[in-house]
Amino acid sequence: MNYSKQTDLKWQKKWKEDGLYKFDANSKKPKFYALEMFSYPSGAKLHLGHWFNFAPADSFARFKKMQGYNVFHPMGFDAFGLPAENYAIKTGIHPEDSTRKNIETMKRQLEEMGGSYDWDYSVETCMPNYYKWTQWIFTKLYEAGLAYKKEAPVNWCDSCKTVLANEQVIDCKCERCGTVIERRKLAQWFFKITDYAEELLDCLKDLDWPESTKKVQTNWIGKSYGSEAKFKIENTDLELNIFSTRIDTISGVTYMVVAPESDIVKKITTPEQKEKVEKYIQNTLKLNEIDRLSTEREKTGEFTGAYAINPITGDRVPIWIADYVLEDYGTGQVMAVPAHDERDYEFAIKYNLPIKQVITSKDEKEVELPYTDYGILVNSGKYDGLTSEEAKDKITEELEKQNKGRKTINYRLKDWLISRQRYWGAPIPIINCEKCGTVAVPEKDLPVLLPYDVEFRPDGESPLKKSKEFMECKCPKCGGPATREADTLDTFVCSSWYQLRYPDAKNDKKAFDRDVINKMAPADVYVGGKEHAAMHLIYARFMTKALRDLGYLDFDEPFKRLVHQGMILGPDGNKMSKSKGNTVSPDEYIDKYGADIFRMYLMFGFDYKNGGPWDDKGIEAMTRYFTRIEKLIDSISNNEITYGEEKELSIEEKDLLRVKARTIKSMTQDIQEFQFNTAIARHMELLNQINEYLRVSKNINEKIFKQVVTEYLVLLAPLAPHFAEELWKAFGKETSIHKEEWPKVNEEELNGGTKQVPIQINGKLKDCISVDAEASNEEILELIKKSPKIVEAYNNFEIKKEIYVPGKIYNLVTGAKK
RNA sequence: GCAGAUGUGGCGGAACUGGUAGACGCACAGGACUUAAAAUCCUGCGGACGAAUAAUCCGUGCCGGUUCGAUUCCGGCCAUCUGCACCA
Repeated sequence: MNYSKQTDLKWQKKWKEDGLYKFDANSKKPKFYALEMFSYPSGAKLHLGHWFNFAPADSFARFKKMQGYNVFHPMGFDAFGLPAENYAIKTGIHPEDSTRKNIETMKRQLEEMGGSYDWDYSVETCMPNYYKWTQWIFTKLYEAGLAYKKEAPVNWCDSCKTVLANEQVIDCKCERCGTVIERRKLAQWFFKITDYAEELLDCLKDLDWPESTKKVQTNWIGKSYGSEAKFKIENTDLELNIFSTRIDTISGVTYMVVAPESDIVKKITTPEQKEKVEKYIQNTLKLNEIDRLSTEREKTGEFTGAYAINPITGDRVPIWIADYVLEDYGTGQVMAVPAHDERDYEFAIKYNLPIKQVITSKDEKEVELPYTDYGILVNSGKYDGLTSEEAKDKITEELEKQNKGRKTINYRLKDWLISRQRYWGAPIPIINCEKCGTVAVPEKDLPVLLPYDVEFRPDGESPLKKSKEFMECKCPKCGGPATREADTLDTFVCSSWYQLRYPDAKNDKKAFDRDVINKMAPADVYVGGKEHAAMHLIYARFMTKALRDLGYLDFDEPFKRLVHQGMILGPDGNKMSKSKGNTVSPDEYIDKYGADIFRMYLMFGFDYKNGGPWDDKGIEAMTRYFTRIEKLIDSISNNEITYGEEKELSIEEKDLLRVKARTIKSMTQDIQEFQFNTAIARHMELLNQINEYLRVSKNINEKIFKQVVTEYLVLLAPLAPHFAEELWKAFGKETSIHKEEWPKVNEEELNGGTKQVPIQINGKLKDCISVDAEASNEEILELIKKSPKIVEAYNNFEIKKEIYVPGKIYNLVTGAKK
């Protein structure tokens, strides 16, 4: 075989010289923004997962280009983040140095893959010309009240003396030393993503995204309808404000529970209970996350000594604290109805609290407690006899009338915590001035540069705090002495807007030009792993909406269509990981077989959306396929084929053209759906048909034959770009195959030749006849009736029914034997 | 526990809106070519019973239903995987 890695290199050089993949922003063709989740240069090289993600996605972009779109296909690097910093802590190599080096390597490898990227539009999030604008966006959100600071619990590793990001916490343990983490409270910056909860939920329905991912986001946002109710606290002016989705059970409240961290606890605890309550709170804080979150664990709590008054019944009920109530969901305060809630029931049993049934089943049978279904109200005074649904409305109305409650909606979505007590990220552009308070760094002073020389070994403080040079500054408002914010931004902030930067990547006046982005965005297709369903994909949606509301762009969603590639597992069926020793490197395969064989094998051997365990057996088969293609082209260029006279189309030619037309049709649909495996199968079928034609036809029609081979090669171009280019040249073509148009289906050809019509008796296949595809339905039926099986059936059996789907299938239903 | 996805030959995987189950390929077997091997080409290849390229029966996780006809639709299970998980 002639194809090899050398072929790849030759064409890569040529394409670069010719600027084949340069994006023309002024093109009149319709734009198509093909986007892949940019890569994270944590490892030194592209791994198999990158290849599986990027190579087929690149084929898709090429396909779109051939279809006549002005394809914008950029690539960049999500370059800030913990892995580089951890690597630095381990090896002493500065994150900037290792990241720069990794990016260079990966870029080169992406070129070796044959990626049709235009690197003039690349972004690297760790570069000042990018993070300047990340910081600028932060200041805009801050001015708009969408960024704020508050005390929040963080993950604390007491052994490393540092705060950990959620990603660094594995099974509630520090990823580095394995110590179980604690929760501590620190002042943290947040983005107010909850302001957009409703819109984020609502817009999902219009997105061309996998339903499962929409579902993940729906659950993540977690909208629930319910009511708030105020319970007055006895002998004080204070109230407990609870949220409940089951306000119909309010008459069954026998105690109240407040999250131990709540500020109100200190105010209501009676002197007698103070010691116990404080001890409980201390224990809760010390309690590690494993135990706190475990549903297995027995519930614990403590009585505060205070009592609350039920606004509906007037009942006086004790107020407890318990860690099964979470501070940051709802109001952090709940009404406990042990008869109709499993958690409350368990708690009531343990602490010997009363249980009062107020709901019974709709068929009025005895029910076992806790009974959590909807039903009919009992023991609820004037609400007795109502259904749960009716009672919810009535009770809420009553609360509203008394000004003690209202209908409300709750979301599980929490505000996005963006502070990281880490070095390798974009510094939060905030200055703390004693006089002026918190001041955003003005645009003219951006970027706030990340200093290079910083001790970033973890010892419990933000690394930037140790750089006096960085920390000390002047207040932009009053000019007085001030200090900088020492935390950096979560890398998800950097990656939440990169797709907006690409089309205007070199703009040094703005983050992006409004007209440019309105023209280019949203991305028409976005390809990446489904592990980002709840984080990155929600953050990017939020950022788009926030920037829209601030007037910087005019669309609502960043990604119109979303496709998730599957994951290639290790040969043992487990997720690839260095510790398991089951990783597979693409490099040796590329060297041995060339990028196109490897790309084609990845696309053919696996379902793109599912992935699967790695297995390289089929790669030789792909090599064989390449050899067969080369052989065909060689036989043409070496004039080994004897052509006949031009005549009217024979049945063989019609069959060849039909298969060709069908191949175009299927491949067009398949690639559009990212079903590369079947697209390649169809392509192979066409080669089989071409060879069949050469074998069978006595009079080879040169024009038809060469036409089919030409289209056959063009169909290969997006899938094996270097190889197809090489063959194209061998076929005698001067220009690049990548400038060709994607072939169109000729309907006439599609319906030519012969076709098969299956014949069934009682739903079971008995025969199959081959008919001229242009035959009329009557003619076909006549042939069917002559089929020996049918003749036999007519002779021997009573005929009950005859079903004929014209030209498609025939089914005879027989009765008793004659 | 809740939600979602998946389940088809020895293997990877096909099958449009219900219409020839197993496309395409791997592996395997037989044959051709060769002194031989490799490569290549041809043929076969779900299972059962057959000498059979004869006929019949079974077969898409399991049980049942709708239909002339079900991998596809409906009801009920089972298994695996992935999210979320004391969310009031």
